[in-house]
Amino acid sequence: MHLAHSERVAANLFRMTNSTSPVRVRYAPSPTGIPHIGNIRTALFNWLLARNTDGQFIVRFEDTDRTRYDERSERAIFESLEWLGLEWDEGPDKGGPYAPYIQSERKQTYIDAAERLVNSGHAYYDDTTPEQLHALRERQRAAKQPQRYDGRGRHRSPEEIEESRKAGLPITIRLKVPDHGTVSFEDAVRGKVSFELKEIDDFVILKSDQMPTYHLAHIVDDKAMGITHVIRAEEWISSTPRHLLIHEALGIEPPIYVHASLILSKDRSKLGKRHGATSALEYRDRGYLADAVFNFIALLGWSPGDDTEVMSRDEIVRRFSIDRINDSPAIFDNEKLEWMNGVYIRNMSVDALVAELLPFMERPEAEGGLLDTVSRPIDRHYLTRLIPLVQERLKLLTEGVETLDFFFADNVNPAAEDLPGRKMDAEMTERALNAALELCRTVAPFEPERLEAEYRALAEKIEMKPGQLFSPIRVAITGKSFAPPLFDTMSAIGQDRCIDRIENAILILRSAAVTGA
RNA sequence: GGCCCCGUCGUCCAGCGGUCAGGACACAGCCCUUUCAAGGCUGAGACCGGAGUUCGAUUCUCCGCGGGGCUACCA
Repeated sequence: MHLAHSERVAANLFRMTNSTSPVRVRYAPSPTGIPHIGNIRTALFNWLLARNTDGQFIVRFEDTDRTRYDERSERAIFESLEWLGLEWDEGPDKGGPYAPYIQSERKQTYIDAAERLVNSGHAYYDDTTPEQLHALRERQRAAKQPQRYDGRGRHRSPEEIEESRKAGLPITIRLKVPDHGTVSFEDAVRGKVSFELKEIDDFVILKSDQMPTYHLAHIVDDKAMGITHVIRAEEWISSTPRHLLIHEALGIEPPIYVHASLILSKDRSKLGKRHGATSALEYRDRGYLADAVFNFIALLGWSPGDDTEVMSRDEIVRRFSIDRINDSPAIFDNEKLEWMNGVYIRNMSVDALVAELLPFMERPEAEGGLLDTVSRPIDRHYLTRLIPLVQERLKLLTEGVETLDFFFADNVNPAAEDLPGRKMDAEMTERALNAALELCRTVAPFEPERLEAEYRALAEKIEMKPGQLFSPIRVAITGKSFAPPLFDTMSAIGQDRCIDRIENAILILRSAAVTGA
């Protein structure tokens, strides 16, 4: 109680110094597909502003286009947000004071608003058919004219509309847009943006299926839900004048507009399916940590103002501000994300890393997990012992499998040509392995320090460089030419299995000598 | 085509009239080292072009050029 109070005081103080009052922002995806990283960054920016100002973050489904509706995407939207820890205060699943948060369930509100606009003379019914619209555009294109609706519906009488309605023609409602003048607004990241009204035609606000267009619907909802800031991607700039016009016609104040730049793909085109992983969920499945992705995409189009890059969620929330959002597009650089993921992995506690790694390792072999012959569940204590050996070597969680598989496998089958170290022939390699095997049988205790001391002495005794002796042993025991530190590895694998693997390697080497020569 | 947005190393970001133009990823070299990493040091690498404004432009203005977005009864 006492603590909570002082926290609140601190928050208020911060708000004062930051001169920002609580905002209400929303993430309003349309359930037409899996949210990609750009969508998610928009959600993140909204969430960050809400948390920074102690405001509310709302999720709302914009499903007014029922032809493109995709049921699975609703689940994916929630999952993406949950994975990144962008919890919402109000939304389709949890309700809230302005429920419902699904546009298709608010249909009547939009019809009312549109009809109000007709009655106030700001909008009108239009019975132009899609075919007529198409013909109009064709004509305009042929004449090299801009392709715009010509406002013919403005002149239709109520009787004519009624007739068309009875005849079953599709009726829409269009906004009456003045044919001259300018609209402008103050974008929070770009400053003043202006448009000529003559460039804008009378656009549809209510479709013939009685569903609103995005333009009408989001404005009605944002107003009803008390949204203060609209943070969205740059692609919306050109329709913002339409939104301003609707606000004006409705007699309401527009929100503060914040247009963040697009995230581009490696080839400078819009992020899309063919550019590898693009959905947040795919990053999760590819072994990226939510914290790392969170940190990384926050930095795509925003920066704290200095050179700080690796930041905790709290720090990002604390330092976030709209005026540090970038106005130029960013290219998504996977290499840097990978690096950052590695940083996060290295900074994790062993237990946390074990928890993250387990699901990846326990997946079926066919899906990238350990060999199916390794029994599940995986021995958590054993894995915990191994983590310190590989933690600083991992960049992705998925790499845990290939990095640790030989610890779990019954045996290992290196290729004969991989066994010799640098400047070693088969004979020398076999000599090294024989000596190694003999020593392996007697070392006690089978601990890293002891092993290292004994094997270094052995190298000297058989007149090889330590690296020359160690290389074949490493390959014999791990099946790979690069692996965690050898003696820690041997100790973890255990004396018996080490003996088996070295014996096996010697056999492999001999049989290769026979068949090879 | 029209309208709008954007333009600093390959990439992300800092710079907000005077800086040896800074940091990070990636890259190269060296050090460390039993391999691979991690870490340390060093290096290479950018203000799209042209006019203005100014004592002085990466920074302000304009014009080009380049990139992107929009141009639906999709969002």
